[in-house]
Amino acid sequence: MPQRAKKPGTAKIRSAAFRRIRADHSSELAEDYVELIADLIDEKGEARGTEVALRLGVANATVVKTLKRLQDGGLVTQEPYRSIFLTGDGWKMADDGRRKHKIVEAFLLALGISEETARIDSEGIEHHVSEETLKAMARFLARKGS
Amino acid sequence: MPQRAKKPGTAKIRSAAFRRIRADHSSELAEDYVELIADLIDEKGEARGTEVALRLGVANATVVKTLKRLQDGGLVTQEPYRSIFLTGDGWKMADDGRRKHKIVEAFLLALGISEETARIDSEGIEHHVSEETLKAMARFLARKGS
DNA sequence: TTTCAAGTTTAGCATTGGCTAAACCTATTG
DNA sequence: CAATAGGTTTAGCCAATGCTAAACTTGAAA
Repeated sequence: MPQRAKKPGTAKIRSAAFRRIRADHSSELAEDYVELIADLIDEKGEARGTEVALRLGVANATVVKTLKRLQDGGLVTQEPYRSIFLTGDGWKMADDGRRKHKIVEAFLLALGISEETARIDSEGIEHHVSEETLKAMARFLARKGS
Repeated sequence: MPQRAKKPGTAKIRSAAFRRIRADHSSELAEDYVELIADLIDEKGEARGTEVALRLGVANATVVKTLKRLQDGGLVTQEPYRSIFLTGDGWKMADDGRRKHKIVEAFLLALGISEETARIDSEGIEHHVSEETLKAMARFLARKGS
């Protein structure tokens, strides 16, 4: 028999973290899409698939397929050959994402990181910060700003 | 002819960030595996597939399949029914990941975040921080610690 | 109003990363 | 040394996310 010396709680707790990361990943793409669509609507009045594809750096067909999933998920609406709209839920997700993004990016800048890097890193980090961490970042910014 | 008024630089730069995130994602899983395998070897002398599956919270079969890819990628070696070993490249990746992890987690703790959250968030964030950001975090820690 | 370029969708494929169930080794124990 | 439990692998499935090439719309210019 193998000597089962292993602390039993640890593995389960660790795996929970990994589970959350895997869950994050599925929503991450959705968040990127709706955030970008929201930005496009604000910037140019409408969001076209081609522009989304261009900015995300993926093929047009990929955007079409993904938008179909987002539509099934109730985040966007779209008629064939027409531009893309966000639902209420879509706007909620987009605004929440943009809020997180702003905090993380501002925080990184306050840490002394270059604009270029702050932009890139915040794009990756924003999907993995809990509310607690966001609050701590906001606190740091407030303290620094005053 | 369509009037191509759109600022041409912006989209390309943005898409580069998203491209990097997608690239990060493929290596992210690999990093999680090799880090965990390194930890297991250090802790218990060997890394078994079952233990990896348990800690990552995935099925055994998933681990087998992923290890096959990692083996093809030259990160691990394994004989059937035997335990898992890291190659030189595997150790390099594992050590680098553990180094990043430690910095990020310590940084979050220094920010005043709870241990629980720091552990979870650092797991997600570690794969998305550039060297520049890591350096800034280390600087912050040094300043705080002194 | 016809035509045609640009934008959009469809079709079909590949890879990754998950799962369950079944088959298969290995090593301990009786 | 045979039985068997537990660890490991195989087989086969699914969904997500990417691609290219081909077909189809739309709208604006001729």
